[in-house]
Amino acid sequence: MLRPSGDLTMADIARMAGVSESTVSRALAGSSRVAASTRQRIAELASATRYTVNESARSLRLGRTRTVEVLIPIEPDNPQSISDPFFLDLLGAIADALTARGYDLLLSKSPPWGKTPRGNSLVSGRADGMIIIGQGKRLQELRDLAQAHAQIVVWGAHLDGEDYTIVGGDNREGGRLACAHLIGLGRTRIAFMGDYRLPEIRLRHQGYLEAMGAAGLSVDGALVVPAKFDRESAFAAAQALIAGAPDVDGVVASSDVIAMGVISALAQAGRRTPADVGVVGYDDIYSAAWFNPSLTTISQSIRRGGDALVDALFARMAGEPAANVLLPAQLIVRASCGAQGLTKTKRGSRRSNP
Amino acid sequence: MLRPSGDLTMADIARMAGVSESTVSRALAGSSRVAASTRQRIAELASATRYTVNESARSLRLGRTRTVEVLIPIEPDNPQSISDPFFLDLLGAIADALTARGYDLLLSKSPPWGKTPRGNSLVSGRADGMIIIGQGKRLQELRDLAQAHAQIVVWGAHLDGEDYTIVGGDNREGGRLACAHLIGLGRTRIAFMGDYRLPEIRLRHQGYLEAMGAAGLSVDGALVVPAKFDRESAFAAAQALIAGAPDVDGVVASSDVIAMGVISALAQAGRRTPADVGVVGYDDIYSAAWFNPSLTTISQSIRRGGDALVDALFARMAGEPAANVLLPAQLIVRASCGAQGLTKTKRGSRRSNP
DNA sequence: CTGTTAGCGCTTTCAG
DNA sequence: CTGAAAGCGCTAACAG
Repeated sequence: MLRPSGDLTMADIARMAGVSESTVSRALAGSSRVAASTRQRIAELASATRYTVNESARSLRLGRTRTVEVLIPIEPDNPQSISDPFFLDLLGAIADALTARGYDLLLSKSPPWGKTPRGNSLVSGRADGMIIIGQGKRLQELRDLAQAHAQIVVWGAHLDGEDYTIVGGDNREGGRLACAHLIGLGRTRIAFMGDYRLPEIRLRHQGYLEAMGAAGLSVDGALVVPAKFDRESAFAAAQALIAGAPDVDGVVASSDVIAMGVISALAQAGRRTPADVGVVGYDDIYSAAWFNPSLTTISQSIRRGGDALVDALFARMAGEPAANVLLPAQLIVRASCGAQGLTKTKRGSRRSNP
Repeated sequence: MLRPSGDLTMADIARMAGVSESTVSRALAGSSRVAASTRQRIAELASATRYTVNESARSLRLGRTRTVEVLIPIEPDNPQSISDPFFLDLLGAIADALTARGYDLLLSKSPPWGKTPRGNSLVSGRADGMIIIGQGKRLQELRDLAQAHAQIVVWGAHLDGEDYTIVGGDNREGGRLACAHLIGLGRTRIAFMGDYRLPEIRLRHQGYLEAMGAAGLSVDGALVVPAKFDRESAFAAAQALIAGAPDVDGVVASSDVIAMGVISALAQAGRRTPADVGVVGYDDIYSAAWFNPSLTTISQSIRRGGDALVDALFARMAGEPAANVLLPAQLIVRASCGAQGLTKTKRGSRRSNP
């Protein structure tokens, strides 16, 4: 490991300044219990020698690391990688929020359950708190972890009675909005595509059913198709959908990537979007506005999500309670449902609220 | 900070097992110098009590952190955020490579120069090495940092005589390939768009000039337009280009995002892509294949880039020399230059070599 | 094969 | 206002 600039330690600075280590420590911490002149002298010395406090020693002594772990658990059977655009946008927002608080971000992909050789960072004292992106399918493991450690906040679905704070979009309302939009445009045979083993998707599915019910439209099994998050399985699932429900005229896709796969499959089957089938996506990822046709989708206000996650985590780390946060779902109308005719959204309108 | 499960320390485990701390330490490290039966017993005890070694103490003692910092420096005047698709893809590749080696990833956005309150992780002993994404415009600061610390690897342009190992795409060849492709399709008034204050872009620009020269085509000032990395400035820059060089029939854009902005601006000015103007992008980001028209672009084999960065860093951390790595640039032909007529690339062909 | 001992670099009582 | 001393939890000589 590189030591602070040329193996310089606090004892060295103390010797050079002709004071004790304690005084250096206090001076560098900005304590008013040290003479202003001494403080000044030490500050200059530290800066001139490029000395920096060794954070490992500091963490050991203080029992705090000033580090937060962000965990993006990837299940082995889930092809969704860390490169999924939505996750990455959220990660960027979290990074900004943590930086603003002077905390470091430890990025991790391996879930703390299962055989982790070194244990997870929270348990092994490498981080003061943990943000987990997505509950995944291992709800029980997550529950156990949260029971053992209070400093956990999760991005995901708003389940009841969990021990961790949940921040997430209003998935039920999002699903409802997407479906209602299609219904409002006169579609009646509307399909839902997504992996409803995931809590968030299950809620979107419920919203979809709610909208269908409210409009008096019936839903049969052929209209609800499981689909994983990558483009290829979405494409395959869409082909199954077309075979099972040839009269489909609308699709509520549970992610933008799925929506893109669906539109491709429809095109290959000779169905035009939006003329023959309207499609709504979810997430409003970067490419949604660029896709052809541009995607009507549900936006999750990622920036606010990052802030809310970090706020809640710091509350919990301070021993305070932190309520769940439900971020509003917003419908972004573009071309893929036909509501705009062939008009494109205005250039650059990637997010509704940048 | 959460202590290893219920404030359990190695001394506790030692007491429970009826051995000394050293034995526990050795047993947990898998040392063969401890009886297999003892080792077994301690392992079970640790697992039952959910004990994990405290990493802060371990790092302090060992002088190593098993952590690598990945720095994505964002200059204040550069709107390119951490959410830039290319950076994020590369980050994902690096995360995988580090995980495979059992290292943690500390993500950071603030450059170590300038007033960083806590110093950077390398100097403050929070990381054993550092991967910096992009040289940015602060070459001298980077040079100083690399002179002080050997454990630095940079993704970027292959400059000569730097103290750090450089891994990056063959930018010159990429620029040349892009331009030669357009020339091969009969274009003669080919523009270059990008911020050539950045070393990587400067090399792409050189490749562009090389191809133009080899074909005996002249380049005048109106054809070379500075453009930042966001869509809006690319759009504005493209408008300037059209005004200054109305006869332009090809564009080498220094990123896919810029290419998208250019195509939008061209469309607004009544120029069709690829019919009137052929456009080549750079990076092969996620949306490149989805854009309409799909982007012909230069792929940088990001996965190999992540591996090469991590390999080189570990070599340097071991005190060994690590040569620069030049990754081949590959032309991905899609629709935006007219080489395919209106044929789309095969679905799902996001990367040339996944 | 196992235990004793020292110390990584820092912060913080407790004295002065 | 400053210093001396203790100790955070761990690992690695050095003995036995």
